Parts: sequence; structure tokens; C-alpha cells
Amino acid sequence: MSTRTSKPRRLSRRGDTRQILVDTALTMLDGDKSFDGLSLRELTREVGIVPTGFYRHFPDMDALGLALVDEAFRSLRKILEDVRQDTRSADRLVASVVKSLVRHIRAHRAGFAFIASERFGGSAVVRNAIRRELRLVQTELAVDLARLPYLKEWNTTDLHMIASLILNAMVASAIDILDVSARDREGETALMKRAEQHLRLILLGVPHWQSER
Amino acid sequence: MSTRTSKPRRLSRRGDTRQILVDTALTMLDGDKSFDGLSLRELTREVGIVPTGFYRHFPDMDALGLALVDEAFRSLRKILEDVRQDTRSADRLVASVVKSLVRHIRAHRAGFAFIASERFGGSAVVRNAIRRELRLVQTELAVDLARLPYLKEWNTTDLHMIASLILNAMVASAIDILDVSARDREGETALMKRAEQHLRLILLGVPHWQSER
DNA sequence: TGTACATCAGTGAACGCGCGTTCACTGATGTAC
DNA sequence: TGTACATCAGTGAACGCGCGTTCACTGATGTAC
Repeated sequence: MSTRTSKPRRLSRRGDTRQILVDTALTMLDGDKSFDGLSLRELTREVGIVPTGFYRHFPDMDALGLALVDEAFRSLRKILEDVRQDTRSADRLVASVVKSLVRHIRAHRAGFAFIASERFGGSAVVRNAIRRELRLVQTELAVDLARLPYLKEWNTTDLHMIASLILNAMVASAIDILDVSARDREGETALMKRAEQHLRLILLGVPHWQSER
Repeated sequence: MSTRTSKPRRLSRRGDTRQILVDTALTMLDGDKSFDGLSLRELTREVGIVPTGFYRHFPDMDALGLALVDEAFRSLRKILEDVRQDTRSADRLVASVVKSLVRHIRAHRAGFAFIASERFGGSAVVRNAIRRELRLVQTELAVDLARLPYLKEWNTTDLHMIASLILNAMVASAIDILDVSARDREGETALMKRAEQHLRLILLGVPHWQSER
């Protein structure tokens, strides 16, 4: 056997430990722990390096927090992309949005849980970073909505209004689903149905909306 | 001067320290701190008693957490009561709901901030207590909605569906307002307007809803 | 009204523990020649 | 291809600190007589 593959690579992982720190932190936060309550020593213990090793990758916990925000939003953005490529009728669009949401939640549980809990969490740095990202997502959604035929007459203010209502409803649904998913597939289906109904009810009002009343 | 009023009551406050602990904790959490990251010693230091004094009032921090949930929901429930006594038309009801919401947020900032941040926070005990209370509030709202003339034909499932959509939208609005309020009165007005628009858009869809499609 | 006593909120010393951060170090990997 | 060297991820001892919790205590308040 060659020394290349047989030797355990205890030292000099050259670049992948940073990602392991991020992934491990997200996993650890997907339970009864908040970022505010996660200690550097706990994290490095879990990863398998000595506490001081942390400083090779991040100057402090705040910097790790920002990396977690980046990681978590990567998957949330994919949902928007999925939906963007779907040019079907409003009615089928609704089912498509919810399906995409659930698929990404299943694949990236920890990331969604992190956004949900740290959006109003104890670390100001993390909290503000999440809000900034959510505002960007809302703007992207408003732009996407403007392309829909039954919304092309709407002005920017109204588009942002409906984008925020939809985003809030979907974030709330996502969190409910997160909570129930995995251990209760039946409950998950019920919540998906409810999320679809929320979207439909919102869209039902759209044709009757009068701007600047 | 009588000894009754002149003497500093350093010892044996007989019953009010518990409430001071609750109020102080809520105030401390209305900033850059999560319940998970609040220490017993910090809290007692702020209140002005020795750390061990805490145990005279609560067996542990979890018990304090539950008391905080109780306190915080007391004011949220008052909003429902306010709105319940308002039997005006749907259109005026919307403005009334939002006004009541903003008034209670101003009066009980810390309580709302606590519910918002600990709803997905690190302490399982607190998190579950908050969710239980929110579910109760949702049910109460569904019952109230059933009394409205244009909703009296709706079945229970649909009423719960719309109740959860409204509650989610209002909680999201409350949190946005919390964040901006006090330091930006103009921003607050804009958010109030948006909250009203959200409610109106939801209600616009209601007459066109077809149950169990 | 006065007195003896139970109650109970608050005290302060003490404990062992996990924390973040410093520092000088080791030794494997990648690169320049 | 071989060698010398810079880079850099991980090490481990050490530090001072704030933490939750224990314990036996003090002394003011409220109550029974």
C-alpha cells in the first residue's frame, strides 16, 4: 500500500477543515442549541481538532456565523431558481413552489433551521446578515413576480408588498414543516397542503387589488 | 418619617422580587442577547440580589423561561380581545387590528421581542411553550373569524387555514415593526401601511375561495 | 396591645468546571531550484 | 529527479474568568397567642 492512501491525514488537511467546521456547526445548531450558546470548544471537539485550531480558519465566532449565513442562503436561493424556470399557469405554479420548498428543506434541514432561529437570535452580526439576505431575496421575488402576466400592471411598491406577504407565508410554512418533517410524514403532507392553500388564497385576491386606495 | 417608608427594604421584599426577575429578564433579552445566552449571575446582578437568591423564586432557568412565556403572551392576548370588541366592517376592522397591534408592541416591546426570538430559540422548554401558546391563539382567532358574516359559511379546516395565514402575516409584521420602532417613526408608519395591505389582500381573496378544491 | 416564634428572602464563602485566547511548538505538504 | 525551504494546519500547556450550584447563615416580616 502506498503512503498516500494508507496514512491517516491527521495534519495539514489543507483547506477542507474550514468547510467541515461550517457543516458541523450547522448540524450542531439543528437541535437544542442556538448560535449564541455554541462554544468554540464544543465545536472543535466535535470536529476533532484542538480548540486553538479554530483560529487557523476564523478570527472569531462572529466570522464563523457569517460563513454559516452564506452557506444557509445558498440553498434558499436555489428554490427561487427552481421556481423561476417554471413558467406554468398560476395554479400549477403554486404546487410547484411548495414542492420545491419541501425538497430543499429535506436536503438542507440545518441551513433552514439556522436561518429561522438566528433571524431573531442573540448575535447581532448574524442577525443583521440574515436580514440583509432576506431583503435581497424579497427583492428578487418582486422582480420575478413582475414577469407574471396577471401582475405586469402592478407598480413596484405593490409588488414588494405582495412579495413580502408571500415570502413571510412561505418562511412560516417552511419552519412549520421543518419542525414536523422526518418524524411525521403525514403531518408534513398536511402542512404542504396548507402552504399551497395560503399561496392560493393570496393569489385569489390579486385580480381584485386596487393600488393606492 | 415612619420606619415603614424611610427604611430601604433590602431584605424580605415578600413576593415582588419574582416579578422583578421576570421583568428584568425580559428587558435584558430585548437586545443582543438570547435566553440561551442569559446567565443566572448576569440576571441577579442586574436585579441587585446575590446569585443564590435566584433559587428562592425559581428552581432553575427553565422555570424562569416558562414564566417569561406567560408574561409575554399576556399582552399578545390583549390584542385579540381589543379586536374582538370591534364589530365594524371588514375594511375598518383591518385598520383597527393594525392599530391595536402597534399600540401593544409599543407598550410591551420586550414581550413581543421575546416571543419572536425564542419561538425558534435554543431552549426546548421555552420554544415548546411558545408554540403551544401560539397554537392556542390561532384557535382563538379561528373562532373569532367564524363570527364574521362573510366567513360564517366556512368550515373549520378552512377557518384554521386563514387564521394561520393571518397570524403568520401579523407576527411577521409585528417583528418588522419591533425592529424599526422607536428610532424611526416614519419607517414604522410605512410598515403599518404594509401590514394593513397584507390583511386587505388576504381578505380580498376570501369571497372567491372554494373549499376543498 | 405585647411577645414569642415560624417563615422565608437575601447573604457570602466555597466548589469544580468549561470557557476564549495567548503562545511557542511540530511536522506534513507544496514549491523553487 | 532530488533537495532545501517556506507555508500553514494542527498541537498542548497555560492563563484568568464567569459560570451554576451547595451550604449554613442572618435577620426582617407576619402571625398566633
